[in-house]
Amino acid sequence: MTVTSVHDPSHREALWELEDAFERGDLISVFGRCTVSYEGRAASDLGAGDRLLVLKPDGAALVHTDEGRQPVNWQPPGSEHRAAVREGRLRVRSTRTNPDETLTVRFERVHHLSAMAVTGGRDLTLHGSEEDLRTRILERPELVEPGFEPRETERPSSAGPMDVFGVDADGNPVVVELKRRRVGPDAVGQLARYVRALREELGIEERGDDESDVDRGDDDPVVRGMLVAPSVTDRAAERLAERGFRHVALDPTPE
Amino acid sequence: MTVTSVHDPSHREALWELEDAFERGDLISVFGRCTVSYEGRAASDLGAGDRLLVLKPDGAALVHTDEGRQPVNWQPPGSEHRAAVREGRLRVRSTRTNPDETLTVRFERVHHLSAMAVTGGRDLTLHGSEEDLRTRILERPELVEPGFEPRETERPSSAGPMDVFGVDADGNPVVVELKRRRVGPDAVGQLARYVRALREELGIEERGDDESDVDRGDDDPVVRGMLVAPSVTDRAAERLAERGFRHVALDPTPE
DNA sequence: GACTTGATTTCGGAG
DNA sequence: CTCCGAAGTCAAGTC
Repeated sequence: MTVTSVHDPSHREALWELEDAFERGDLISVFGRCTVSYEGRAASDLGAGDRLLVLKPDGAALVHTDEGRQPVNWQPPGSEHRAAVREGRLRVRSTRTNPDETLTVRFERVHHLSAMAVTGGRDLTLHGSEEDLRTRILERPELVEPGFEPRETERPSSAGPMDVFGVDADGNPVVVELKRRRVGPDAVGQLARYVRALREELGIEERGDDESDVDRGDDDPVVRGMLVAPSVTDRAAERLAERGFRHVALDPTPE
Repeated sequence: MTVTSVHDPSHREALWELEDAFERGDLISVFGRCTVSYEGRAASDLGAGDRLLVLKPDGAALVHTDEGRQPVNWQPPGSEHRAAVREGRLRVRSTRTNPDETLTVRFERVHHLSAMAVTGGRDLTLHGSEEDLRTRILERPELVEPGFEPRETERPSSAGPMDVFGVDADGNPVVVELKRRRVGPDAVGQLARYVRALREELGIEERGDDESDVDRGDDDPVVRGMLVAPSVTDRAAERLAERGFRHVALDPTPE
């Protein structure tokens, strides 16, 4: 049998089942009325209520209420689960170090406990990430701009690795920042850092697309910044304009 | 009875229990062997394996494996759950709009299903947030700097609201950016935007703490930037130095 | 280990 | 609704 479950167990019974499940490395689900306290990077307390406690064999612990995608309290993987009966309640405690953190769940009543041995099938294939966007423009650089030629991905710089580095039709260096979804002002700042770093590295000047070439020789290269994303917020557009950067509307996957 | 549970149900039985639980607004836990597919902001597929499906009455759906704090697949709150038996499998589907997203879980076998009516106790009290850090420096401004005087929190600017605005002992305007934990370069960029916005607003010059006052009258105000955080990364420290900003080491809660 | 950045981030608040 | 920034963010890759 791969699944065990107990309905309305005594604390003592629940404790036995928990310890067996810990031993077997089961994925555990506990329904019950409990209080929750956490102390570590921050500290929190949660009064009595009905909740779902999920305990994973990798040390993760999740306390879920009836609302929200996020657990109301949790402990990250790598923690150690222990259970005991204290002061008439079933106490489940998950602790980890670095940083030191403790999550304590005290059940005044356990409504239901079930545990399952879990095997295989953890490999998720995801499409539509920033990685996919990069693949797309590397395969079809003209989507960024006619004549654009990618030269390097994850090109190192003093400001960190830039998503895509390349040159435009005139041979000017181009820094491309990729975002899989609509972007705010922070992405422009990030792009600006890369452009600035590259400009300093090459010892040449930054230039906006709209800047005149009057005072500049045709063979004088400039560093351009391009933000490739489905769309940008108004404030991001402002900051793009300030810097003279260009936005290219592109989705990670077409349609 | 607030909890129902069925062990090794037929798909038909599981379907009845699910529909009843949806009706009651229960918090639901399903153990079983399933495949999962998602399509919406991105797209993903997950092969057969034993997993835990959590369904919440607010529309949230979570698929958990035996590893990780994050669900391997999910649907945010606001979705609608539906169940059916199709092609010999129990199909649970959660859909939402704006954006259009669908999560489909197909069980070839349901090991266990339990559901609980959840009541009350959703108010979490958390300590050690950025809010707490702000409270702390408002109560004891000298922790930021002797003579520092907070004037406004969430002060609006063209770059958005700044955490704390005040003046130093010399009457210079000070922009304070708060972070509850160790910060990277992005926080310095954020602070720089606020300082720049305020400088433009006031029509005066920015100045670093280390800059000489030789060429400047004593009554000439400058806008200073302060980053209050437990610590900063090396690259963040560099960017602070470039801008002439100061770092103040401070935790959201002492000890 | 620390550091940096992406994420189907989620979440809350303000406009 | 959109926009913006925090989060006990988490998680992955690099150094």
